[in-house]
Amino acid sequence: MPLTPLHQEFVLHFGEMGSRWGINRTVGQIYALLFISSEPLNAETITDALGISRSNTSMGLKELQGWNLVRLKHLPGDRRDYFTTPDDLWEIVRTIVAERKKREIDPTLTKLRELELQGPAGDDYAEARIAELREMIEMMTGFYAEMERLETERLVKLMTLGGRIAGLIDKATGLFPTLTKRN
Amino acid sequence: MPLTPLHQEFVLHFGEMGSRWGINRTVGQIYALLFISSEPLNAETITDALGISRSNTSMGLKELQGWNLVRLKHLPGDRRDYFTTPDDLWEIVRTIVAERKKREIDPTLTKLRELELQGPAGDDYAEARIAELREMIEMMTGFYAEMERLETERLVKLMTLGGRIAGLIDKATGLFPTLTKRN
DNA sequence: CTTGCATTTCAGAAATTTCTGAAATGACTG
DNA sequence: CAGTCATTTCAGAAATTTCTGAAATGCAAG
Repeated sequence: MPLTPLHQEFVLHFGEMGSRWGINRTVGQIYALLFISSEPLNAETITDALGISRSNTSMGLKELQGWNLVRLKHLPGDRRDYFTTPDDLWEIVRTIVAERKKREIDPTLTKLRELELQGPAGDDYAEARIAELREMIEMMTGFYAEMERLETERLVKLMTLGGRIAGLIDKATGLFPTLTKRN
Repeated sequence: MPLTPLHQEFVLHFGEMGSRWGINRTVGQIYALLFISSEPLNAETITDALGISRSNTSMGLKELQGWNLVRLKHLPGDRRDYFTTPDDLWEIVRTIVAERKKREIDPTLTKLRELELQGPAGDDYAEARIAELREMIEMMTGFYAEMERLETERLVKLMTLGGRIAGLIDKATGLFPTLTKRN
């Protein structure tokens, strides 16, 4: 059956955004379709809904599984694979962030450490910049690791603290008089 | 002149990562080169160092300017354009996050709001999911806006709080008895 | 076994993105 | 205002990514 206009528009948008998100159009569309479908879908249904080839659907689902973004289900008496996205949006966000970190950050952190281990190369500026970049990434990934450990409820509280965050940081560190200029 | 092995390896890595970061190889390489160079570089120097065409350099620099990731400089008595990256890594991170939000998040938030404005489409599940997704993005972009306002010093303090974060959130919200299970 | 789906693989086709060389534009200088 | 140098534009070439149809694989049931 053809998609409703709402589904259609949602799916096409995710397809267009796909390339900016590091996935291709088809993968974006498949994900979007699963996301707004209340029931698990099988490959055949997806293929028909999106008007793509069966093999393309297979590859797209494989990619989404590589991202840990879909769950595989089975219906009794039906040996086809059915797919869904998790109900919990926070779980989805956690997965996306974890996967993007793994793909976009970790390899660079590894490379920077490698470069530093290779020892002085006679370019103080470049070496300092590399060290500084590594330290920044380590600080950010350390912070991320803390965020990842937080229960969703605490995460929500933190994210909705609003303007109270600055004061809280000051209170926690006790060193508020040092702060004067912005940024 | 050819790149030192350190520059070479750093530049090639950024080139390879480029596609995962939403830029192309050349743009990644140009950025990497500027990042580890102590002095501003002109297009000709970049072209030679990377072994690419002059026009490709021009396009790459243009793209980096579109991302606000490079600064244009001029040397006295030289009418060529010279480029650098900001010294301050925090400024760089802020820029990258702001630009990625603009490109990867904002269009979708806009689209979700559009879809909601179009009114009930007779698919409760899809509508609920879209609303939920919009709310999640709004919460996260609201939090981002708060983070963006913080001075770098406070940001560093927050990011290095480590395990104390959870207790801090509880103290700030006063409602700690509600938390029981993880995630 | 072998039949009947369901899924995956994969080589080539199609589409898209990136890159180049040449020409055009711009802008300062004498 | 002609000459020089720097940068940009752009059409086509090259490279890469995505997509398809056909064949291969897997697997459960008879």
